[in-house]
Amino acid sequence: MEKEIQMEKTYNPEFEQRIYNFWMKNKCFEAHVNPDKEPFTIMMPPPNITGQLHMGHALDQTVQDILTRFKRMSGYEALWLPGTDHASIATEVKIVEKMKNEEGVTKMDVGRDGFMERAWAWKEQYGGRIVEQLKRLGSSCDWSREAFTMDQNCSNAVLDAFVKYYNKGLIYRGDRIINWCPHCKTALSDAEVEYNEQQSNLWYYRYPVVGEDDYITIATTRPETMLGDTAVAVNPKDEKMAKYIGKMVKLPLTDREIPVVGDDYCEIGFGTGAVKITPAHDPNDFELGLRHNLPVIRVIDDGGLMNENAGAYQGMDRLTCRKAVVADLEKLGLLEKIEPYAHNVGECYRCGETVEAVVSKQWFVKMKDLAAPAIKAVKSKKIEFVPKRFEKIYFNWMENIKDWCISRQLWWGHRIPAYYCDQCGETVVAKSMPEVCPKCGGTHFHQDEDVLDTWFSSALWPFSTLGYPRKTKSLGYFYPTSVLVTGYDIIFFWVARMIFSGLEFMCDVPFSEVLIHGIVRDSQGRKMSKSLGNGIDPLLIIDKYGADALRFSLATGIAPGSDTRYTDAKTESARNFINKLWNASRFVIMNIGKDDDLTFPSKLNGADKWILARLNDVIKEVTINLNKYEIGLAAARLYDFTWTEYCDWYIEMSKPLLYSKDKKEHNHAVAMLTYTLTEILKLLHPFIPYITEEIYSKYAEKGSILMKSDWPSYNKRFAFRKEEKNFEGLRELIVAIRNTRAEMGVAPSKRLNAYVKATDKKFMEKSAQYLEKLAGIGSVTFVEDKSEITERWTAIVTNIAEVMIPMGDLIDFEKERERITKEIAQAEAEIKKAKGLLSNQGFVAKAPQKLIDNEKEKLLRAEDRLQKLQDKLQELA
RNA sequence: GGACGCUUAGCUCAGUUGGUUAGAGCACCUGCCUUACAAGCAGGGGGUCACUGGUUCGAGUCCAGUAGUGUCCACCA
Repeated sequence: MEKEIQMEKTYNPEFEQRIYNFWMKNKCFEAHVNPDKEPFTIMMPPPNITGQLHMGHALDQTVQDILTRFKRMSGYEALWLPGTDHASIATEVKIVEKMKNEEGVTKMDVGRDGFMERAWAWKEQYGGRIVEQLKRLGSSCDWSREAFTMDQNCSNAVLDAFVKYYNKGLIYRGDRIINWCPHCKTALSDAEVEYNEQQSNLWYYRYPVVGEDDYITIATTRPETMLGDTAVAVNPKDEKMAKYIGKMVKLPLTDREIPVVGDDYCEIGFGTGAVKITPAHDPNDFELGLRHNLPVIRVIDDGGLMNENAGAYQGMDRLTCRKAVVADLEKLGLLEKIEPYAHNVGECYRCGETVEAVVSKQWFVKMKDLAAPAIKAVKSKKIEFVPKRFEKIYFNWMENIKDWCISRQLWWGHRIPAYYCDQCGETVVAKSMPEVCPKCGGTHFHQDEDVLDTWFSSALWPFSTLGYPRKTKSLGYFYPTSVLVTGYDIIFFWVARMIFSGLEFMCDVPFSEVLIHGIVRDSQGRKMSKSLGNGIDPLLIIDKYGADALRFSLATGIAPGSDTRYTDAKTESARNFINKLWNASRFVIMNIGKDDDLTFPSKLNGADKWILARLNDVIKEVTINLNKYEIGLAAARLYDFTWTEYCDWYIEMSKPLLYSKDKKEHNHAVAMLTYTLTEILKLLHPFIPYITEEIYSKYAEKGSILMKSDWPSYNKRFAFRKEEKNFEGLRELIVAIRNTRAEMGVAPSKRLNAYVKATDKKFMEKSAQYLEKLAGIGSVTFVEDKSEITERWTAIVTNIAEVMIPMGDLIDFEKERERITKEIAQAEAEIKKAKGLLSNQGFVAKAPQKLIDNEKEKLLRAEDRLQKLQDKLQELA
């Protein structure tokens, strides 16, 4: 090794940016259509590129990046499709407001007006740090490049999809009750409405029956809508109320008379037995209105104010009107009573304004025919959710789905490609403005003012990003994609819609697996939100601890689908682990001599065989777990192996050889340490890419671990079961000696002399050096029989050996007796349990043989140990 | 109202088809600046796995019920 290696004593993540640039320069993240490799396509939810990365995104990114790197190293052509589309960017109000203010734009078709380009150009100014943040997190995706190309494709796909849906009769325009946000002045889909409990009242008041001295009492939570009532409904089977059917009642505060209709919708025995019907402002009432041919009278306008149909109340805000209506009813003596009432009120998920149900002309996607194949795809396991329980949520939604309202009255978004003939009003749906009206021959058209729901374009993401509607090579190669990674909060918005869109336009599922992870909460378990102000900027964490530390802390201890809390303590622990890896690597690298040959040694010693056997198991388990998307388990296993087995034991055990004056021995140790370290670095690379890359580049001739390395594989040659077992015994012995020393209060610097009686003498002779190095033993004398020892002694008993320590070296006899008595109790308990199991006929008859043998062996060992301990106690007495 | 989770050490959480003495991090106690690492090393204490019952040779793990808690969906005026 020629290069001068310098490593700081403490890990410092400042090299991260340099490593990132190296990856970009060498195009490490590019995926190509490659017939020799199997594609593995990963999708991610759309982060808002002009906004800030939050912990949820950081988790998304980390999970996906781990999978991408793992798959790349495993020989796949791994591509990930980042969902940065106009949909997400359009939600960034700052950008669109800038356009409004500085350019005077009032209508923006984001697919065609260069919206994306300008948004990207402005992202720096407007705090849009997301790309910077994603880069710093180590995201293996060229964001700036992807976003531009995808923007183009996305627009084409949207037009194509809309026209195809329409031609198949799957899109229609019509009057329906929709959720309306008076603040945003737009329609909302059902999924965009959040319900929260509010304290309100239930108002009871009377509708006088026309021509009779009678009245019907109704109850409502929204008195102001009575101005739009067009009927009162009672149940025809209700004996008390049925008599009113066909009669008219006077609608107070108006000059209208409205009919009483009979309908099952009104539940017998519930409330007053009669329901006011307001078809324009309640979905159930609207349906009922259709059944009874009732007129639809809107009384609330788009801004939440009472309109001209509200008579004297016109112009009032709907809540002011509510008070006025109640007061006026009271004046007329029609108000019966007011009861406090808690009920759920729909709120706009974006602005929080109370949502009004209003009837309006909107565009819809007919869901019934689209949902059926989408349900089938999951039932038939063409798509699988991980964890599986989320399939139920999906089915529940899909099976009860209503038509999807896709028009929005926002002024930015994809404009609906519907054109109306100025002459005859004919509707033409086409990718571009038609020249001639097919009905009247007119040549002037105007385009529908509405734009599409942002999720309409997002639903096309799996193929629009790959070039659809063109039949590109990428589309053929990468579609269907392999796995979608997202949080459970987005199943309805996005996942479900991608599934039916993919089936409709590509005739195939968009992905075969949906990996659902939880959301990141704050340290108190609260959802991170802007209004609470408890969100944590990942960039601050990265500044403090480094990106690898953040990634590792997000990846450790998470179970698929479960929420996780963010605490600095976790990140600190991850950082400490990285520091440990750094120092272990530093130690190994520092010891690589100029002429050392790092090729794998042809002859292995016991410790080598032990670590290789352990490493082998780790490789197997980590690979299996990553393939199962058990990222948390994989990370935890690597943490444990690296720290405990490699650092605490193997490195320590290799020191005698490493410091040996025999050059060959030193070289052997260095080669083995390096080999194991390299395997560890490869396994850890997906989790902590920066530091592994940095360390690797310090000693490996060819630089990049990401580019040059294959994922480690299980090697049968290294399944050294016997050595593994011996060394586990040795570790046990060393721990027992240390334990005794600590309990006896032996100073750490004090070397003890020891007599050793071994079960496997050959092995113990070779291992004496480890007792010296790791257990503070000064000199080891082997004995065949305890009688050979002339001093008084006490013993440390384990399965592979008894170690006799001369009493002169120990301090407290009484304590030693206590310790031995405790151990005897332990051994006795073990014997009792094993005997119990083995005398249990059921166990012996039904348990697997391996387990029975295990138990027998355990019993023998424990009995042997007990005997030795009892002897020892005798000695001490 | 419907569905789905969760309850394991003081705190935050792992625990993959049932099978050694139920694990980790943080916190705590004791002793160490041992020539990679004090962001460290060695040792230690701490758990009736919410409760009750069942299946089984064997249950933290499977089944049923109870209690507490959380999320999603629907929403009856």
